[in-house]
Amino acid sequence: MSTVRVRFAPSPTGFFHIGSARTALFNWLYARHTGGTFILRIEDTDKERNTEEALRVLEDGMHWLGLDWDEGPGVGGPCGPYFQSQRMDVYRTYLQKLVDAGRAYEKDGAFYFKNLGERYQWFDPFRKAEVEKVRVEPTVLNDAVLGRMEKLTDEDFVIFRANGEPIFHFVNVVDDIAMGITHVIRGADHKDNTFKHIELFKAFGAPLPVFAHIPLILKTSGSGKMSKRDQGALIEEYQQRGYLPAAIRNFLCMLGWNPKNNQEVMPIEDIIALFDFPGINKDNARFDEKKLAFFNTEYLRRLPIGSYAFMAAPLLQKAGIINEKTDETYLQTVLALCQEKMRALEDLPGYVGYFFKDDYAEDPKAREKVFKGTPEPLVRLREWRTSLDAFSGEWTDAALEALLQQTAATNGRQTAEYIHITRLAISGSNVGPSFYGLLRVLGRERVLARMERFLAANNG
RNA sequence: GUCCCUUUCGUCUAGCCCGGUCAGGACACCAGGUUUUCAUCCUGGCGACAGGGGUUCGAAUCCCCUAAGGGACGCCA
Repeated sequence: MSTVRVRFAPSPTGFFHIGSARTALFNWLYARHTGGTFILRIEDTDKERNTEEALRVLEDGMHWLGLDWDEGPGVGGPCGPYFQSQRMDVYRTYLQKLVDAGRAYEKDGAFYFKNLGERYQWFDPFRKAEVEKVRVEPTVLNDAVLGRMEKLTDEDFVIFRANGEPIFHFVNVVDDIAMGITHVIRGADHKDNTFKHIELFKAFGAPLPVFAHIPLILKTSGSGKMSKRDQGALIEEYQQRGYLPAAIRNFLCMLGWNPKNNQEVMPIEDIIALFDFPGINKDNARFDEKKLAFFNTEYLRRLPIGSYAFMAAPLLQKAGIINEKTDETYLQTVLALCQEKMRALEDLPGYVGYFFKDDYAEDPKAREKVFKGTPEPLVRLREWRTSLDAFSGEWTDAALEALLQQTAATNGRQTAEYIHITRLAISGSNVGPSFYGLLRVLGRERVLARMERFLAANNG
């Protein structure tokens, strides 16, 4: 058993940002790679934006992505509670330690962390305020990803508000100490905070964890990092659109980390085996929904039909195409026929409607392509209908194909001359799954009825 | 404005630490081929070392400067 202890410490905000998800993922990967412990800690010290619903969104997203935690809400653990809102006594104890050590002081009702050194006043033109600076030696951060960095931590900062609530910097470090966190893996947007945190660790006399700052995910276009308002920024969105969690997880792994073996689509077990800090990039990565779509398609194609149907059903139900009464076996038969054609589950409702209802719409462009301005295709449709009507064999792909070939030969035509008009007649479209599969799944009765209806409607 | 970080095809990236490769892969895009349609699949193409100085026989790789990009500067997290 490894001694590695990592944590994902989100603040419940009501949504699960893709950047947060990746931070959780990298922590989880490192824990699984090292055989360590992955802890979920809820940083809910800001009472204003903290609700049950927000927590649920987070936990849902984590479960959905398969990121199981070893300690935290729901599973407990030796270092609980795992909600910061329930750890006030811990924070007060640690604050007292700092006060006793002369490293914290009270001012205007709030508590400040005290840097050691000669003090002087300085006017900050950006904040437009006079601030007190301290002459200090630079704080050194040896980052597992970015390497060695130095920065001055030359201003005291608030660790407890005047209203008695502790501040992020303080609780974050206190909990990392109290929970025995060995590796802090978080977004590079925290990089500058880390210098403050290091001073806190030192003031507590606690050993420093290994810090690893992972690159941020940038907007597809424009400037800045992904924000919650960007298309594709929220995990909830992918859940609703029928994306496969394993695909998103795989995609996210490759954003800022690389196995260096020219492989991208790879099982999570392989990623776990290879994942480590040297493979993490320093530069931020731009979000590319097309590449995500590619990963999703890859995973979708490999999905067993049962799982495929399980993922597809909610989308089809929501679109009003199926309901609770829809036959499960028929649904699976339809999906089995269409799976290889589909790039995304969200395209399914627009693709399979005619399998479930007779009053589907006809695509005018398809009609134009098939008829090309002459009624002649109706003649062929009638020929084929006559063959089908007289056909008493087994209604299978192979038998139907043989029958069509025979019909074509008898009439001196190519099979393609029948296929397009028939597809239009029985599905209203010129695109779709395998023609013989289409006939098979729809069934003899429906195929003939739709052909009849089409001929009648077109005076054929 | 100040501080910290980064910089290879449009995008994700390999190569950089230990200088010598036609600078490799993937997505996207384009063109052919296979296929009843579509999707797949196959083949090919397009396409990058931010710029400038050094060091060196030789620099994507080492050093310096510039530029651009990102982040941070809350009694938010």
